[in-house]
Amino acid sequence: LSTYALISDNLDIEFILALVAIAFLSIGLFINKKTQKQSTISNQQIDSKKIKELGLSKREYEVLKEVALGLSNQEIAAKLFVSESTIKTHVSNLLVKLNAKRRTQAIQISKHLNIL
Amino acid sequence: LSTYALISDNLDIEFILALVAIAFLSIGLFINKKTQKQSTISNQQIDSKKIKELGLSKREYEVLKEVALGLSNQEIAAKLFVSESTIKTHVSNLLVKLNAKRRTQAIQISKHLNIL
DNA sequence: CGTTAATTGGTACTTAAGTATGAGCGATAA
DNA sequence: TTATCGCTCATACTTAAGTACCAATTAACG
Repeated sequence: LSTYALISDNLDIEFILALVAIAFLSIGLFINKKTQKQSTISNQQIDSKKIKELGLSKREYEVLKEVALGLSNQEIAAKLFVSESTIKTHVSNLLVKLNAKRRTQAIQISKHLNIL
Repeated sequence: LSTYALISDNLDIEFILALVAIAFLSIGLFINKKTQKQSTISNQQIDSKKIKELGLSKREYEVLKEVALGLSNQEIAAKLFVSESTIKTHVSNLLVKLNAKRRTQAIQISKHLNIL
């Protein structure tokens, strides 16, 4: 671009400068928007590694998600087509693995660990 | 800056252009970072209007926050220096005002309403 | 000054949550 | 093939949560 400005003398230097300014301003905005989206995604992405680390089974994790939605054991049982006993077992195992005393604490811990 | 470039002929035009480019690139990055922070804050900011709308009292909201942290009624009572009866009353009123059946559901609803 | 709302607390009760234990069954890896 | 794991379900129990009343106190409001 600068070379082009040197050969065509009738082109105003200030115009070139303005063009360059606008161009790089846009590049700056663009780059930042990219990184912003990336950081937003990574903040909300679930940490599947940590789920395996904790030893949470597929079913247990499924129950955990329903618990976090505020459902009762009975409601979860109906939703997953199993008995309430089964849900109680899953929840109980969940609490041990998450080192939580209550389901509300399990929710808090899970969100802190980015697995929800 | 462009005027300065015109009077001092020994200064390279490409150098000026590079300077302008870097300057506006920085400005672009800076502007975006500002707006990024603003949007992040507004996304996580609690909606105090909605709290009043729901008729949640100061104490009830305080209890709600502790519930969301996963504490039991007994633990909340100890933390706020009141009896467990009092916490039960507050929680019960909370559930009605939030239209929730359980404390876990109250947490979910509250987060959805951006009051937590 | 009376009214209202918020906070506190109690009793008595029902329901949900959570624990402990045992057991059956299917898949799968050693 | 047997041992392990995940999922299922049950019983029996304890504890926590939640509901329904009632009531005392205090601060704010008109």
